[in-house]
Amino acid sequence: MKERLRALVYEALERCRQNGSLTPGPTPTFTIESPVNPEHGDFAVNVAMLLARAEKKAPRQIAESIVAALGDGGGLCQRVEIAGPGFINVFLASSCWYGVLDEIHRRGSAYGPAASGGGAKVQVEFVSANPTGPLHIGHGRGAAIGDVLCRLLAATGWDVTREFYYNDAGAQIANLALSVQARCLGIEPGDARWPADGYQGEYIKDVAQAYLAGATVAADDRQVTAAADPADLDAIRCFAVASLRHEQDQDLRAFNVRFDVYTLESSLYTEGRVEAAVRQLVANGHAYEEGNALWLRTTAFGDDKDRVMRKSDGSYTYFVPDIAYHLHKWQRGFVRVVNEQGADHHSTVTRVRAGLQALGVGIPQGWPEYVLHQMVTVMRGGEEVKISKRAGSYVTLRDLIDEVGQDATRFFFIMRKADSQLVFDIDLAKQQSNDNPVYYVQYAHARVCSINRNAAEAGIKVPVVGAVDFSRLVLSEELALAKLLARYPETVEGAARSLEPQRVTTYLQEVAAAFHSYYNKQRVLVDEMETSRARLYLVNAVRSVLANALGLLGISAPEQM
RNA sequence: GCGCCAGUAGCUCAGUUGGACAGAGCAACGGCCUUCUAAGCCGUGGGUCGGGGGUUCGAAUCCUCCCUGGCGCGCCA
Repeated sequence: MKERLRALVYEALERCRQNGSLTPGPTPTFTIESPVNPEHGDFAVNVAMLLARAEKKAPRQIAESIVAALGDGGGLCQRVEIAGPGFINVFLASSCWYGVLDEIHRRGSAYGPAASGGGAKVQVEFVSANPTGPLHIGHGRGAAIGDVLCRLLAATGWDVTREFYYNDAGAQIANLALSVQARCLGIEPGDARWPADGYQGEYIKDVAQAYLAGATVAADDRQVTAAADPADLDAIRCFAVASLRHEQDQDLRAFNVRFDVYTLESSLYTEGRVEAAVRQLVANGHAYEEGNALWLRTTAFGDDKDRVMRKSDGSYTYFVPDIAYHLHKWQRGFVRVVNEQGADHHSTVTRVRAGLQALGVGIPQGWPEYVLHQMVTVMRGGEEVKISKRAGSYVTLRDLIDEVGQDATRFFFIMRKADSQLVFDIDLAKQQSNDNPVYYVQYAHARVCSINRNAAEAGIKVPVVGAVDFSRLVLSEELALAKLLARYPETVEGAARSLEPQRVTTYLQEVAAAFHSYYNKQRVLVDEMETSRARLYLVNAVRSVLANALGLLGISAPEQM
């Protein structure tokens, strides 16, 4: 609808230039928006104000020329007004809006955004937690945001690869192995022989027991059987990593999040990618030796200080495999890469991009893209729950899903933009009250289903496309609902383009509110058959959009509650 | 000290590539169930959009300087 109008405005501008009411020149990129105030029409075009400077004329004067050239837009526009500083307000015939209902019914679950991605390859890397413990609430936020980003990109026509990257070899993993070994030997935290900075959580004890019992665990794409030998630190490490990855997989499955590819940091070494990247950086003249270490001149690419690549002990710092990993992503053909991670890692953004620029292989400057989510503060019993991973005291994602439910947990995590800090009040979320906006939205869906059941009982079917008399829909609330439903595709497109899932939850709440209000004001099933059928058609379009949007977020759309 | 992110109603937060009088939920107060689910609806009160400058026809939105909070500033990841 909006795009049709845009084309009409372009044609009008062209006619203005031909008849001399506008001087020849480039057309600025103008906006067409849906005003909040219905008095401002269905669409507001700001092109006249943008042209004012170049034309050296008053915006309203320019608007008059454009409106004259626009005419009635081939029957699309019922009325066109010039208002305020020079807005062109377009009022469409209500029949245009009710046509949206036909489109929704015709396309069903396919009603939504256009496939603007054109099938191009995009990779979304998210969660990427190290296998040293269960996923906590912060990972949950990353999982929810990352998963929905994938869904949004897929819905807009991108070929999405979901990827999980984890460190299976560094110092933290060595620490993990030592902790499990200590538990195998019956050593407890506090004991003199307990490893410094060991992981103290109860789950370490479970891993140790399984290891001693010779258990087999499956994680990602491999299986590991425990050697059961407390002296074999290497075997313990392999088993512990697999066990914790297995646990994380279970948590993610419970959250309805899946991945296509798992990449291990160790593979970057065994495949020679780290060495190759370093060689390239040295060859390009961006590295230098100092203090027995190898440095990368990241300051040449916007960093505030140079960074060590190879430590004096010969091992690499963490961001070197990161660069090698991203080079590999580039080589795998991803035109876009989106990394979703916690904002506490934001300093890696500059480093990774600097390293990729230094490689000189033609990677664009803003590649990869980052979505960084701010911290999650957990409240329980009115107090902040302090997170200490080593001590094992934190709220796990699994606890949260068990207590709050998958749907509400998801909705809470994506309801707010990633940039904002999030206070997750567990007590509040646990009360399955209407404080949980997800119920509000789901209830709207269930209510339509309930109407459908009553209609079926009365022998009224939901009408098929073309069999509805739209003139029965005379209420302003009905027209408003149709207009709101028409905005669904562009809402999803905007959310995908800006990588902002919260736009969809905001929209869902708007649709649910409009529906609940309508429901309370007006009965759908009335004595008048044709009116009942028209309203049934309308509310089922609402149901369809609610179901599509909830599905896009990975949230269920229950038929009754 | 430097960098990144935030600061919008009592609380938690939206605010669509700058757009027309700033919105929602919760909390407070007052109404609505013999009719499709009251997990709902209607109404009232409540805001110098942290503060000062600037750009613009127009700023919560962009620039700049302050203030406050979070995070990061390692040869940890």
